[in-house]
Amino acid sequence: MARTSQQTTWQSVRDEVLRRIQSRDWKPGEPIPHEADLAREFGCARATMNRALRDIADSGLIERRRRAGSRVALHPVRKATLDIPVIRIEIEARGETHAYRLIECALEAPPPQVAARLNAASGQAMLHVVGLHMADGKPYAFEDRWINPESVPEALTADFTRISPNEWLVLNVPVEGGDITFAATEATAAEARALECRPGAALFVTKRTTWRGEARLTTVRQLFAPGYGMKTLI
Amino acid sequence: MARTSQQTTWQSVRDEVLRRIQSRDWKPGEPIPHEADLAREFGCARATMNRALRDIADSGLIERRRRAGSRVALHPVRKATLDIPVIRIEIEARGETHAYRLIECALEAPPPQVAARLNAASGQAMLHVVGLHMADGKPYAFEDRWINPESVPEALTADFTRISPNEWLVLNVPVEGGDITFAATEATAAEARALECRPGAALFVTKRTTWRGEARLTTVRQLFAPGYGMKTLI
DNA sequence: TCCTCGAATATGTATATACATAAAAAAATA
DNA sequence: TATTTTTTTATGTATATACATATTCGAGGA
Repeated sequence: MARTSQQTTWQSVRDEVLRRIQSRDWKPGEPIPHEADLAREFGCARATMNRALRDIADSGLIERRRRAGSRVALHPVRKATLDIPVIRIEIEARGETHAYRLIECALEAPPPQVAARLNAASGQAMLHVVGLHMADGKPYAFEDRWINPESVPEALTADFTRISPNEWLVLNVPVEGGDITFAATEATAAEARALECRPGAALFVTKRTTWRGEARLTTVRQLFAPGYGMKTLI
Repeated sequence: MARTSQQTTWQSVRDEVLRRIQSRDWKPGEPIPHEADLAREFGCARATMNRALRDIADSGLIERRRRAGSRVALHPVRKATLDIPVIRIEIEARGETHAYRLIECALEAPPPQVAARLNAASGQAMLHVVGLHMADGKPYAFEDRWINPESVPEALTADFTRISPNEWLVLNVPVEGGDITFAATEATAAEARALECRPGAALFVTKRTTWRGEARLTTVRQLFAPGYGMKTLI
């Protein structure tokens, strides 16, 4: 029976559970009461309690297992969700103007590392697209991309002088999954020239490979100009 | 009425919706049918449909608004969830041995930048803890931390030679939220000495500040040895 | 003692129903 | 026409109920 006046929301229940964990009423590693008991205590339906606990479990603070119950995580792995936007959107969101300058676009044999990431024989030719993202005319990110023409044949006819491959792919190629690595690297001479920084400067770099099913679609390495930081909340 | 034989699970419904988005049956920017209609089509309850669509919305592929309905996101912001484990756990998960070497632990006035991050007057003394995480005896991460003694008075009596501040804080101080920044930086002479790398080497760096309510608890800068990469799936 | 197997149980999920709420659209008003 | 108010509607959520399923636990057998 839903009462108009005072509903128990799953958020309020979640917050109270979080409070008990934070205040160490329920200590790390210890089990917490069962859904059903908690539901009774909070005066809500078990479904509501379930929603609250599931949300907390998603955040990594409790661990739940069937039949075994729920317990406060011993090593609460902090989970940060970071948004990986299309670079143009990222730049325009800061009120700056985006431009993409194509540096190279050719069909060629990739280095072994790249071939491996694309699950291809090392002799097989791939579409190599190199370019520079600019924000308000200043170098923003250097992008070195390899596209697998077996998985994305349309890419061979795309005009990357008009649209960045980044964006073309988002619009034209459905992606199922991928992996990303964040790291730091020193600018090579060519990279330094493009990004207008000193050779050897420390650059933030992201490497991404995306796939659909078994097919490797593309792998890209983006080098950001010095000063770039990726920010997120936990 | 629950049928034993063939239940419609929210996962199966979600997968079919995902398929329609990937196959461009439903195009970016376009609205998709209403929950109720879809539920009828898939032969499931609206609650089930809701669960499926909510899950997709969480992943950033569709946008939902009350009364306005759901539409395929125009710029699907890829969301990557990255786990930020305690360093010791991270190292031990790779089968290596973790050790922490305390380099400095003193109460002193922080630089203005740090004071600002901790919402404190720049003259106010903070606990400064500097140390090095080692994996199998090799330098892994250099950690420069400031702890606000007003928010975390117990830290003044903690023995950071026996336990890393990282871990001590996880065990003893409930955290509500925080922000993280990932970037690249060049090793200073002192940092290079600690990490046994060349001065000026490009290092991956994370900066974190955590809080509870209004209280700023701690801010930390972790420099990882060359070669470190943070990996995640999307 | 060790193993197998069935009972018990906490979480996971599907469903019908009812109401809440934001926001768009329509109607009423100035 | 411009502005305010009301209505409409799609999503958001609470609830009771029923069943599904992974594990644990204990009993019984080898």
